[in-house]
Formats: sequence, C-alpha cells, structure tokens
Amino acid sequence: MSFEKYTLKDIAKALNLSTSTVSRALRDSYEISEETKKKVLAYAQEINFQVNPIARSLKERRSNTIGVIVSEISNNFFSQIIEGIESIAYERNYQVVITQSHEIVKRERTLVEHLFSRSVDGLLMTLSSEDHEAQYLEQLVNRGFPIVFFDRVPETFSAHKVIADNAKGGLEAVEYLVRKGCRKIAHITGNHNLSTNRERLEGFKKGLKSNGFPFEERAVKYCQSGGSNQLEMETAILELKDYEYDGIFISGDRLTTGYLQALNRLSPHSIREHKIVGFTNSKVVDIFNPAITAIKQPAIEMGQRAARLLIAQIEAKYPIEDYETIILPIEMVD
Amino acid sequence: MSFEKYTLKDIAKALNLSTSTVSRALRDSYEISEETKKKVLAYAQEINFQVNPIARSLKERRSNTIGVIVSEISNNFFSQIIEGIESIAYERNYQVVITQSHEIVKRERTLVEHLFSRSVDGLLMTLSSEDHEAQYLEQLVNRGFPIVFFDRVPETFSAHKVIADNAKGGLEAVEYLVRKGCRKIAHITGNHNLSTNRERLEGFKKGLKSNGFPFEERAVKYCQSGGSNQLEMETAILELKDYEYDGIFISGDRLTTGYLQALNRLSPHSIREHKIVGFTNSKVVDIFNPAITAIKQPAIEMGQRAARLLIAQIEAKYPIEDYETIILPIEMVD
DNA sequence: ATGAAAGCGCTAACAA
DNA sequence: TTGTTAGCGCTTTCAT
Repeated sequence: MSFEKYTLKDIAKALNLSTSTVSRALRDSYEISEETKKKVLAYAQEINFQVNPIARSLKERRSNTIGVIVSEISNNFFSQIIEGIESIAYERNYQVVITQSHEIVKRERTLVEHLFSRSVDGLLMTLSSEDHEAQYLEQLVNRGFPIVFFDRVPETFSAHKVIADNAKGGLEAVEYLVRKGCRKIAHITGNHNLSTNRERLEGFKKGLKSNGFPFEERAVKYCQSGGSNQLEMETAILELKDYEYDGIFISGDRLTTGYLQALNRLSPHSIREHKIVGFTNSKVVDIFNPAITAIKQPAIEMGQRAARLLIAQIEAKYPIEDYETIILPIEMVD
Repeated sequence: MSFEKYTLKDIAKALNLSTSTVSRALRDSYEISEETKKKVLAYAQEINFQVNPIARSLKERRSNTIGVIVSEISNNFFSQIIEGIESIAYERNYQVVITQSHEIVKRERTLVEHLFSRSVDGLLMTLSSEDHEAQYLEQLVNRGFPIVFFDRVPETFSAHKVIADNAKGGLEAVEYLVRKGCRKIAHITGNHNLSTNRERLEGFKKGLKSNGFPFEERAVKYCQSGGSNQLEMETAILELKDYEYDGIFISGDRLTTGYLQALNRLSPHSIREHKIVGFTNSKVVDIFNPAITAIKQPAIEMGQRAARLLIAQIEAKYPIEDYETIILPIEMVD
C-alpha cells in the first residue's frame, strides 16, 4: 500500500492525458472511450489513487459529512444511536462528525452554527433538556437545510422526526405493573421540556385510567437533573415513601439507574417492596439489583432510520414537501 | 441569526476592499491597519460571517479534523474515551470523525485508508482484537503521519501510546483478593492478541507470586470473544468450577458483565461463593448483582491525553523524534 | 472523445 | 498598508 497522495494531474501527466479526461474516466462519464477509461482506472488502481475529498467538496458544494449532536456521547442510549448512524453512514459513504451539547442550549446552538458553517450536508440531533425556543432550528429547517431530529424532538414546528413510542411505553409499564398485582403505582420523570418525558407521563396516565386507577399528582416526582443528581433522587424517593407505592414506572435511562443506586444507598428495607419498570437501554439490566423490568428503545434502529431519512433528504432532487415522523415500537424486557 | 453563506468576496465588495485585505483582517495579520481591521471585523460580525472551512482546508492542506477508530462506539469504555477526545477537540477547534472497526482487521484497514485519504490531520485509534500485523500502520507512523494509539496498542514498533496501567490492575486485583482472604484465585481473560489482556495477566501472575501463591494454568480461562459470547463464558465458568476458586479476577469490561450475566443464568448457588474483581468502566457497578469490585480506567482522561498528544503532533513545527507512552493509573472501586 | 480553461473560496507571495 | 494574482485539486462548460 502506498500512502502517496496523488492528484488527477499526476495521473494525467503519467498517461499523457488532460486532467478533465482523467476526471471523467474516474467518474465513469459517458463521454469517454472504453479504452481510455480502462487505462486510467488501471493506473489509478496501481498507485492507489484516492480523490481529494476536500477539493471535490469545494467544487461540489457538499462534503459527504453529517453532523450529529447528542447531549452526552457516553450515555448508553445515545452511543447506541450513534452506532446506528455510523453503520448507515459507513455504507453510504458519509462521514459522521460527533458533538455533544451537554444539555446546554447555548452550546447546542453554537454546535449547530458551527456544523452548519463547517459545511456538513445535514444534521442529526436530539434536543438538550434546557428550556428553549428552537426558532433558529425552525428557520434552518424551513430554509431547506436537512435536519432530522431523534428522541427529543421539537413540537412547535414540523420536521423529520424519529422517536420511540413513548406514550405506549408508559401505558405498557402500567399495564404490566397492574398485571403483576400492583395497586399503587408511582412515577418518576425528568425534565418536562422534553417531549419524551411528557409523552411517557401521558401514557402513564392513560394506563391508570384504563385500569380504573385514579391519577394522583403526589404519585409523581419530577427530577429535573434527569437522575444524575444523587440528592435529588434520594429526596424524591423519601418524599414518595409516604405514598406507599407497590409499583413504580421510571421515565429515563439515567433516572432508572439513578433510582436503583439511590435505593441501594438508602437502607433498602426501609422502603416497601415494589416492582420497578423503567426506560433503559442498558445491555446489562439482567444483573441489576434490585431486578427491574426494562423498557427498551430500538436505539440502533433509531439511529439508522434517522440517518437514512437524512441522507435521503440530502440526496433528494426536490425540496421536501412532507416531513415524516417515524415512531418506533418499544420493547419490554423482563 | 442569519444562515446566508457569505464569502470573503462579499465582504470585500461591501467594504470596497480586496479579498486579501479582508482575509488578513479576519486572520489578524500584522500587516493591516487597525481601522480596516475593525471595519472588517464589525461587518463580519454583523452578517455572522464564517469562513468556508473547506476552501481553507484545500488551501492549507489540513482539515482540522481528527479521525477516531474504536471497535464499538456503544461500548462503555470507548464511548467514555470518545467523550474525552471530543472535549479536547471542541476546545481546540477540531472536528472529530468517529468510526468503528467491529474488531475486524480488514475493516480497520479500510477505515485507516479512508480517513487518511479523507484528509484527516491525524488519527486516534485502538487496535482491533483480530490477529494482525500492523505493518501498514507502522509505515504510516514512520512517514510522519500523526497517529496516537490508545488502550490496545501495537507492540512491534514505537509510536505515541496512551494506556492504562494494566499490569498494576492485575497486580492490585490479586492483592485485594488476598487481603480479603481468598486463597484460590481464578482469572478470566480475553483475546491475547491484545496488549491489554497480556499485561493484565502478567500483573495477575506477579500478584500471585509476591503473595506466595503458585500460578496454575488451569486457573485461567481464555474467552476469545471477549465476553459477548454467552456460551463461551458459561463453558469457562463450568470448567473453572472444579478449581473451587474463592476469588476471581476478570480482564475486561464485557468479560466482567458477561461473567455476571452467566453467573445469574447458571444456578448461582451451584458455584462456590467467591469475590469478584473485574476491569469495567460501567457507571453503575454499584447496582450489579452479585456485587463486585471494579477496576476502572480513566477513560475520559485517556481520550483527552491522546487527543492532546495528537494535536500537539499535528501542530508541531518539527517532526517527532521521540514517541511518548503515557501510562495512566487505574482505580479500584469497592 | 478529448482538451483548455474557468471557478469553487481561500491564502500568500509579490507588486505597488 | 493594500491590491493583484496564482494556485490548492477538482469538476464541468465550451471548444475542438
């Protein structure tokens, strides 16, 4: 293998052709003789020629790169999404540029501007949990810049969106708990700026209703920090204790593990025995203590679908007229 | 915020200057008057001008992009490393392009060639576990292309390397187990093409020796698939059973969780009670069942150090004469 | 079917 | 201090 960086000019010189002819041969243009094409291709192969993607990008005004914004890369769920994105990008010959917003709106915006100006061809993103009006995103979308939102999506404007069936997750959680004999079901949720948490709460309420249970506000605890704040979680649990719940539904990945951690820190037996159902994409729920029932989102598929949707838009000949919202089924793992 | 893409030419025209003057003003060149500079900067600000990084890259022959190759993005440890890399890249104004080798040498090589030809300015990578001679990598390194290896590093040639103190991890695992009263200590390890696994085994042996225990080959099980293969792990455990170990040291992240999963699947009480120490970067070891002692690698720091080293080399005026190997301390979490 | 030449947006050597 | 110009490597229009 050679690591020389050859240019079209090098090939042209070697074969006594013009760069345009070489370019045409390499791009399999119709206006080229079989013979010349073969000669060029053979030589290119021989020296392991690779076009300079930067020069091509400058010329073509596209970079074959897609930008990704998540809140934290090292979050289970997001890293699985990225895995899905990367798999599609790889086969479609796109590069993936990863960034993290750390749940900070301002940084998110900087990243969007940066990636946009960096000439990514499109953006895959999930919103940060900080409160924000996403008008600048709406503008971008409306101007035809390809963006696909996943997981936490904007609700005030239309755009391509890929989400899990969050409401159904909440609903099924309750049904499951009821089936297991629970009669007082609590709920821990995160920041309600996020579509996901709101939808899951809706499902939760619906589940209670359809099973003839009343919805009680005191059965719900809101952990704004999403489970990463120990104190917040412990407080929530202690406050919830009086409710004497025998089942609980937890709305997010970090919330679920944070709940279990807090439970282990507090004397476990001071709390009434109860069943736990929680959203989590951990690959090791089966070794969690206490045991829980997991609601899994098809994270890899979510990344793949989002990536496909994005690439389709990037490569589309005509502007999008209808935005798509893909809702993927969740899965309960016992 | 405006999303128009302005060019230097636009600014030049608006201010009645030449593009070079504008360029110089924007780059804070010394050969420019304060006045003009201010004028240009003010206008650029006003229209939210961003240079076209692709054009700049073409001109400067560098892309401000670094490529990253890991085996799986969604692996705890690697996603934490990526988090570290991203944090440094962000502050140093580099883009990060993420790819995964899926432990396949051939794909790894394709990725290297691809990223190299894609004009990344440097590469951060960990070797895939498949057996391979990394000659092509050696060539690249020797030709001065900036590559920093982390975690699983090549041993046949010198290059920048950032690793954890794997041997010490093995050593401390044994010391810990002995301190806890264990007298028969087993070991589960992964693919021995990987430097990490070999080093940890060495530490294990050293620990036994310094405590006056003999090293017995039958106390060690080799799981080639690194813990992702259930059957392999279960077989290992069953074979190990006769050894009647009262302590075990496990060499990797997936191996550790895989071990716990297998333990839970097999009837847990059919196996003699024992203490477990394992390498893992899971953030939720404290809810694992059975309880274990974790050996953590400073993954985020590893990513940061590797990224810094790489960027230093990329931006260095002179070729590297001495390659650095950074060994980071591990941490035991009880 | 092939070549010459312009131009994508930027930087920098050279001229003024 | 500022402007003119060439050129990074590629694609493509226009000539031949």
